[in-house]
Amino acid sequence: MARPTLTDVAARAGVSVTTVSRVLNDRGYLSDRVRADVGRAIDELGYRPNEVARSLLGRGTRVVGLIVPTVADPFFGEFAAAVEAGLADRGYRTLLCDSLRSVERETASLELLLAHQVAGIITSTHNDGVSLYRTAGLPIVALDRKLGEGIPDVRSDNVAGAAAATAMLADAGYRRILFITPRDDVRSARRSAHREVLAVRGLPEAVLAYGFSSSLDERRTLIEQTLDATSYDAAFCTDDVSALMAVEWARSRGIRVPDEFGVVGYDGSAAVRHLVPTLTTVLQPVEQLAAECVRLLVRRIEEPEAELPAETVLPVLLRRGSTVREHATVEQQPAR
Amino acid sequence: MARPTLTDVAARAGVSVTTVSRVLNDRGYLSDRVRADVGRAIDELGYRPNEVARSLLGRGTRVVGLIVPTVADPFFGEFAAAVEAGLADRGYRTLLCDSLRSVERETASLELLLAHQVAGIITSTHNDGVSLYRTAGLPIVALDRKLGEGIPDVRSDNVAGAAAATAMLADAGYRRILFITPRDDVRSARRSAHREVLAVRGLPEAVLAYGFSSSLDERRTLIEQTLDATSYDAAFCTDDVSALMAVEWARSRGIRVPDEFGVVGYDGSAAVRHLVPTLTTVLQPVEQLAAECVRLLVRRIEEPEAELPAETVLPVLLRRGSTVREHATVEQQPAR
DNA sequence: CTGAAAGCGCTTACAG
DNA sequence: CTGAAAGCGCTTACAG
Repeated sequence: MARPTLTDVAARAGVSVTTVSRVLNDRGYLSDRVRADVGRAIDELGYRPNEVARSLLGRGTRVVGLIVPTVADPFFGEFAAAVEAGLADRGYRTLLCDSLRSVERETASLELLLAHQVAGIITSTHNDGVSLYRTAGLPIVALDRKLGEGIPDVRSDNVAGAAAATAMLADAGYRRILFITPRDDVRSARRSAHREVLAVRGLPEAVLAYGFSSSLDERRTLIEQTLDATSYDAAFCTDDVSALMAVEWARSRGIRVPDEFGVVGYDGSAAVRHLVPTLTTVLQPVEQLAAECVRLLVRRIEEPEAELPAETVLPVLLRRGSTVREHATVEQQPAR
Repeated sequence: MARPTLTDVAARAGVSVTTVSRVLNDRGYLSDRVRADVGRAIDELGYRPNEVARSLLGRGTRVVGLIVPTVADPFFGEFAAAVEAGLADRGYRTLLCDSLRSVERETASLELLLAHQVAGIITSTHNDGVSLYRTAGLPIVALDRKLGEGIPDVRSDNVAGAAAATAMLADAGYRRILFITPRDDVRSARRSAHREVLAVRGLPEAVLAYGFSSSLDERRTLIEQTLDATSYDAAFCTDDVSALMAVEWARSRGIRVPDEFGVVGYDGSAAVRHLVPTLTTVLQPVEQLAAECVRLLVRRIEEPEAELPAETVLPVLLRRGSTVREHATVEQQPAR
């Protein structure tokens, strides 16, 4: 038996579809009797309004598109969970798109979201050059990315976070720090801040950038190929997964962390905080980032003319674990 | 400027909307000239078909609802990522619902999915008593849950996994094993299999079940309150996060793992495998589980009459790390 | 207080 | 090979 429609309910209740619609939306004057009759018919039929039909009537859909590299990553998984919860609280559904695989796929995802008439989009794109964002013509909020005019950028303080991490390593006496990042962009805020602190301290720069589309296995391999204790005595990684791979690399070779090798990560997702509380890392306020993305997007959807901040920068927290030593050693550990 | 519609394209190309629709769907006979004219009009206008309107026409929507406790959990994050990718490959979008918070919320999510006319649902519900699943009247596939007649259950081999884990602990000489699980169900397959192996070995049963809706912090607290080295010498946890909390508990108290305390986890998500390769755990084939859920659901959507297996059980793998010792010690370690 | 009619953006028989 | 008309399930002025 096909799902009952408004017409079925109207027939059963002995009223017009207009009346049923009014009961559903509680608008206009209704006699109690009609209200009761319609309510009963709805219950008996197990009727559920068709949101698809509803959204065809100008009011737009209450669905928001969420684009993340992949919810399999702890940080983005937690971000996605918080976004979904925030949107649900405001009556919006979340259409999920993982963009990890490529620019083409991200563009295709975007096309699909637009075709599905989403009310807005929250994106943490990692593919540059998706120009569609600028011409899509609907509310968009970006996580940590400048997508263009009129697209608010919500992020945490990358400059402060990276600078603090690098300074902490330098203060502890590490001298040859490898900067490990999935992001292949020389001018990223974290990389620039890191470089600046290195310059001030007179330390050399070394970078391993393996690209966002690389798999975890590829990343691990690259880290193992690049790291060696004669060239480096520390790693600053722009994500915790890489940082833990660096820790693992050291352990597997009998290199003591933090005495001989220091590691700082980035993100500080709840999973990592609970799974590996020993990691020293820069905590991003993922819940607040998500909440702010949701708040701004919903605001723009519901008040299209509202003035939104072009940038929102939330503070980070440097969380001390045990993968960086506390004080500079008087003498460098001998290279192994 | 509002988004262009079929009518706009038709006007611009100087043909009827019927013709534009036919070009879009490539059906029926079309002269090359008309085809070209319409194509040009579409490009010039930046026209994109409205999927919402399309799906109103009987053909149904190409959207699938995905219900997981939370994508913030590594296992479900990876499951969700794999489901999203599989569905995308087959032309379906993923509407994400986290159900963690409560039965009410899960029921509400389901209602919403139905209202949005999803073509089907993949659910890994953890709330019992959501009866709506049985009466929803649309294709549903469940991950590791028997929801009712006609709802395929895709899972990995819980009995083999739990039995192997418990046997491994017993073989290594651990005698007082605490079973730690978020799931509050005495008759779960893992718990039953665990109990059975204990019985055969003549070992006592002890369980800490903290409920799915507990937060990570609450779980950690419960673990710390319950575990003590005089009562237990091992923990078998039905998820890796709990297992790592147990490892952390031991470390923080100076109890040596695995010599004095053994730990086995469950899930073996890529994140955990990479972040904490030392953990001994039961690997669920998360990618295959997701692929199978997608395959069955799409099959049922596209061939409603197809006969689907009521149960699909995929094999698990016991992965040896270093949180369980290799052989039974001749003498038990003294309790601390 | 309630209903008939038009219309949202599309597709699908049915004519021509 | 192309178009006019009906209709998907709903809402919204407009009458009455």
